Amino acid sequence: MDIELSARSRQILEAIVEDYIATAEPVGSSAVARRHAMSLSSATVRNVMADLEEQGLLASPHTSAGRIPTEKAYRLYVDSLVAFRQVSREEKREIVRHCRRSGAGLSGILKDTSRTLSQLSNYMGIVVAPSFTSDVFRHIEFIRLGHRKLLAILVSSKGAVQNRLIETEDDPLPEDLVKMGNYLNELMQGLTITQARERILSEMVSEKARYDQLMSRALRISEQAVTVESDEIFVEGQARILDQPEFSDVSRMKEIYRAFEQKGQLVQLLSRCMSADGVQIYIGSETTLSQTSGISLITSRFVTSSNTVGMLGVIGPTRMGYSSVIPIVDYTARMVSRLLSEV
Amino acid sequence: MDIELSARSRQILEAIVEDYIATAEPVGSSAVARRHAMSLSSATVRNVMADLEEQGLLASPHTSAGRIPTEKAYRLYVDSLVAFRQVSREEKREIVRHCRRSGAGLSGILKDTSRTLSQLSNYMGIVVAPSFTSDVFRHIEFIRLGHRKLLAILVSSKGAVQNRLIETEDDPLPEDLVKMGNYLNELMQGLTITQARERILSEMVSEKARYDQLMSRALRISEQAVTVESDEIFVEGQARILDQPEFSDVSRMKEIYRAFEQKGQLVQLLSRCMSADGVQIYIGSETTLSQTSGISLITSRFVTSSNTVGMLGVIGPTRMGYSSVIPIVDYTARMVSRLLSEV
DNA sequence: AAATAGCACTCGATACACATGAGTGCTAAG
DNA sequence: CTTAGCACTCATGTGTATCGAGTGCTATTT
Repeated sequence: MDIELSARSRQILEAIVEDYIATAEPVGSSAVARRHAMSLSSATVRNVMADLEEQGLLASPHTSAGRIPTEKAYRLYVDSLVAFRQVSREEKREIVRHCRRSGAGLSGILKDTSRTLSQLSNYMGIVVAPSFTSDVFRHIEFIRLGHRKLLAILVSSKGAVQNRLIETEDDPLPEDLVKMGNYLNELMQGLTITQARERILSEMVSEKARYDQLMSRALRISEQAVTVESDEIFVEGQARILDQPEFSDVSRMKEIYRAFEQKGQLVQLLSRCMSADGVQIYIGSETTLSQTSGISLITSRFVTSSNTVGMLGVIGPTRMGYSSVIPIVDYTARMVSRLLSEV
Repeated sequence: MDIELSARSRQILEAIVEDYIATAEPVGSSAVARRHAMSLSSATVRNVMADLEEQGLLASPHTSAGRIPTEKAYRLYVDSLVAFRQVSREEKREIVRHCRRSGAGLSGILKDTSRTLSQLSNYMGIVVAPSFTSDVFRHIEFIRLGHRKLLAILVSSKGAVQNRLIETEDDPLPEDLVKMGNYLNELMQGLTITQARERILSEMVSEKARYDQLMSRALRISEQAVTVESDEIFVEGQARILDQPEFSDVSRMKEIYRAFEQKGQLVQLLSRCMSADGVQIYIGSETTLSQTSGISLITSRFVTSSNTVGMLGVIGPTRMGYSSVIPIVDYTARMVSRLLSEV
C-alpha cells in the first residue's frame, strides 16, 4: 500500500484523528493549524489534507465541511500508537479493585469484568468465557429427577459447571448411578472435556463395552453429557453507546441493536480473536459485524491455570478513544489471567 | 371515581384507543365518525370527546391535533377487554411448537419462552425463573477445587442447579467431604431450600454440633452454599421496541435502556406480580419503572410441579396491542406451567 | 334536549427565500 | 515549498407565507 507519508503528514493526520475522536465533528484546516500549532498556515494544512484525501485517509462529508478520518486512517493511527501503552494509576487501582471484589465463581468474575470494562472505557464491555471444552475434566455426577430423566452435572477443574437434562431408555437404580459415576470419573480423570468426549466415543466401540451392560449404558449417557453447548458471553453497558453522538441517528442504532440481538454473530466474530496473542483491534468493516455500523472492537485473550483461553474486550464506535481503551483492555486481560490462574 | 360513562361514550373511547394503538397518531373526531361509522357526525363525536377529556380520559397534544388516550383510558379499555380472550390457532400452534422444541433444562426452556413471547407479541419478552429458594432440595455435593477452595453444587428437585465457590479455613480430606455431603443430604431431604437453610441454622446451635467436629464444619460450609443469589431473568427482543414510533425519540430510548440496564429494578417490579394469579397488567406509571417512559407490562405467573412460582410476560409501550398480547401471555403461562409440571 | 351543520380560529407542519459562515480549491506572490 | 488572498460551495439557521387537520362555539334542525 501507499504508506509513504512524510513525518508532517503523519503528524497532521494524527491531529485530525485525535480531534475528531474528541469532538465527533469534521475538523477543518484552520482548526488543525491553530490547535496543533506547528507553525503552519491553514493553507499548507489544506494542501496536506488534500493529499491525505487522495490517499483515502480522509473524507469530506460535503464540500464546505472539514474532513473526517476513514477507517484506513484509524488503522494507521492505531498501528502507530501501539508503541506507548500505559494505564493510569487510578485505572489500575480500579481494575484491581473490581477483580478482588468479585468472588462468585467463574461466571461471577467474568460478569464483573465485563462491567468493569464498560465502566472504565465508557463503551460496551464484553467477555467470552473460556471454552468449557478445553477445560480439564474434574467430576461428573448423575442425579435422578424423575421417570427416565437424569440430570448430569459436569464440573471442570476451574469450577465451571455445566448441567444437562438427559432422557434415558430406562430407569437406572440409584446404586447403578453411583457406579456409573465412579467409572466415568475414573475414565476421564485428567483429560480435557474434548479429550474426554473422544475417549468415551472410542470406548463405546471397544470390546469390553459390548459385554458390560452397565458400562455401555454409562458411556451412552455420558456422551450426551459431555456434548457441551455454546460459550457463555457477558455483555455489559449496552446503553452506553447511546451516548455517542454518531448514534443519535435512530436507524443506525436499530441496526446495531439488531446485530447484537443474536449473540451468534458475536461469537463468530470473537472466536477469530482467540487465535492471536496480545491486544487485537478491529476497525469498522474489519469487524464484519455490519457494513455501515461504524463499530470497532478491541479485544485481548486471557488464559487460565489450565491454559484455556477466553476473550475480553470493548466494543465502541469507530471513533473510539483508542489510546485509552487499548491499555485498559490489555491490563484487564492480564489481571484476569492472573486472577484465574490463582484458582 | 367517575366511571359513569354512557354506552356511546364508552364505544367512542374504545374506538379512539384502538385507532391510536393501530396508528400511533392522535385521532380526530372525524376519523372516529368515519371509521367507526356509528352514524354520528363528527360534531357529536367532538362533544363526547370534550367530555372524555374533561374526565381525564383523553388528552390533546395541542389545539389542532386529535386526541390521545391517557393511561386512565387504557386502564378502562383493558378492564373492559378482559371478557373476551382468545388466542388464534396459529399462535397456539406456535407457542406449543416452541415449548416442545426446547429441551435444554429449565434455563433453556425459560430462555426459549422469553424469545417466543417476544416473537409473538413483537415486543419484549421476559421470564423470571421460579425462585430457587422455594424449590425442594434434592442434592448437595462438594468438590475440591484447590487450596481451601470448594465448589458446592446444589440441585433442586426440578433440576435447577446452583453452584457456589466457598472458601474454607482448612482443607478437608476427600473422605470427609463425602461424609459431610451424606450428612447434609440426609439432613435436608424433602425440605425446600429456604427450610433447609433454617434447619442448618438451627442445627448449628444444637448440642450435638458442639461436639462433632465434622458435623459443625459441614454446617458452616453448607450455610454458605444455601445462601442463594438473586433470581435468573431472561429478557429477549430488546431491539424490538425500537420499532415503535413513540421511541424514535433518542432521549426517550436512552431512558428506557438505562432503566433496563440494572435488572434489579425489573426484579423488584416483577416480584410484585408474583402474588396474584392470572394475567396482570400494569400501564404506564403503574409500572414505576420510569415516570415518563410510557411503558406497559403484561405478566402472568406460571407454576411448577413443586408449586414454585415463576413469572413471564411482555414489556411494550403503553400503546400496546393489549387485545392480542394479553391472550398470548395467558396462554403461554398455561403452556409453560403444564410443560414444567411434567418434569 | 339531543344531534348536527356551519364557521371562525388555532397551531403544527411544510415550503421557500435569504443570509451566514465555516471550509474548500485554486492561483499568484513571497 | 509556503502562504496570502479570493471566489465558490453548501449545510445550517431564520423569517415568512401557506396549508390543513382539527377544534370550540353557536345557531339550526329533529
